[in-house]
Amino acid sequence: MHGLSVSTPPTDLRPLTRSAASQPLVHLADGLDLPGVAMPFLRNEEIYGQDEPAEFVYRVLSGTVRTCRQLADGRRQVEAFHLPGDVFGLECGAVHYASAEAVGDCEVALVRRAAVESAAHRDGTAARALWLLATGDLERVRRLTLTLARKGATERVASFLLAMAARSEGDVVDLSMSRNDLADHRGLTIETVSRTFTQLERCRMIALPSPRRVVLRDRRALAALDG
Amino acid sequence: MHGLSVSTPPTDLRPLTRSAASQPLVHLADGLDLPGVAMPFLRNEEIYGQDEPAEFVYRVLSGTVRTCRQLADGRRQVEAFHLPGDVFGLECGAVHYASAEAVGDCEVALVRRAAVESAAHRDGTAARALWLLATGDLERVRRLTLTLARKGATERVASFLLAMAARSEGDVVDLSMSRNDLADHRGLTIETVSRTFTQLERCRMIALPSPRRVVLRDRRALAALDG
DNA sequence: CGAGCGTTTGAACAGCGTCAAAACAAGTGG
DNA sequence: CCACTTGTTTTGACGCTGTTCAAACGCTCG
Repeated sequence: MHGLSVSTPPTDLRPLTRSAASQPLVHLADGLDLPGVAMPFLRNEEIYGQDEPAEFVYRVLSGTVRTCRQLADGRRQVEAFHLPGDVFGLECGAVHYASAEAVGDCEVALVRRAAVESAAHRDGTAARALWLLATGDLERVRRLTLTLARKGATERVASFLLAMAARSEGDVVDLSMSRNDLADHRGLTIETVSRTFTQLERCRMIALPSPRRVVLRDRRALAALDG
Repeated sequence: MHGLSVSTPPTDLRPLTRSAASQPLVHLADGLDLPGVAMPFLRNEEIYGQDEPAEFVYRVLSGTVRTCRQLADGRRQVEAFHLPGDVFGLECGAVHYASAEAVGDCEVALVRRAAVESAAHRDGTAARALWLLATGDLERVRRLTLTLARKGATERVASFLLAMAARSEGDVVDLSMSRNDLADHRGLTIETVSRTFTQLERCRMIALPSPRRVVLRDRRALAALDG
């Protein structure tokens, strides 16, 4: 699952191109373009559910998608946020490990997983692309475990902001997700996230023109907080 | 597989390149057996270092191996413990994400990564096996993030004990790792881990014949603590 | 204007970390 | 066999960080 755990894949927003079979081609990875369809989703709409059969692979065309895992008692962990260009929902097993939901209104491309797997079986290069997708996700999740295991609230928020900034232009970051989503991603409560924001603002490391808009004023100091 | 003699120093790997034909086969996954060599490591000896070129793939023959990632300030995160039969150190990128060290004296099989990759390129089944290895790691790390993000100390220790028990016979678990390793794996301190053990013992959920030997007396209660 | 939602802020609390010391085990040398 | 060392584990007292609970604030949209 391409995502925003820490490091960031290059955002490649090439438009859907027409294939012979009338379905547009979806770019899943370098050397792996397969026919699929685009689908719109509304804010908070579920794209697929945890433990549901994994029939499709997805690519974000616009908006933001979150993938979450839920515990029986309601505690929730947001695995990752997926921005335009990111591929998510690719499983090797039968079912989806997490659910996927639209953070805001968004558009997503669907590709049949069977098509992906048969392409990988035929073509060694496609197979390697698949492996690369998996290990990319792996590294991002690993970095997340390090953050969750060993870092304090300030470091957790700072590293998130830096990761988001790496996918934006300039120093202004528009957060598409709520404090709640952010807290569930960083293993904190919304109150702690909010307090950390205001604290970073008082330290002149960021500015907050509005709750969802963050300006990075001192990248160096933020990076020092990060590991 | 255990046949290779005593004194091949860790850094001298020339026998590998010389006589591939005479090397024993190492089982990396179903349908993926490749020639490699066995090597012994002493307690706490480094098998490979973080950010070092990833030239080999490894399989535990005996003992336990830990893979760790270290922050600049010394904070350490133990990604995983690898028990006999486990494959570790397989990377897609150029370097190792984490370092690997012997928890106790152990023996490990080494396979050239180039051999693995070329097998995967030729053979779709081998390629899928590689993908499966990566997604298996991915799922394990994902479960770890959930634990670290949302669970308390008791739950963290309980789920670890259950995971270890799943790889042992019966209800007795012999921990090969120190409290320190355990703490760095679960995102806790050694004091908290120790206190949690004695607390679980007082609740009659476990017995502690010795610090490293744990008897699970109430799996149900332990599982209830887990998510 | 008021309703509803998301965000911020405050005060009291709890859990885990920190520091310090004691208990324990295993190995070494006299 | 004992005294001594070294490393690991356990236990205790205390403080900090983040959570919980509660209330106020500030949007946006009827």
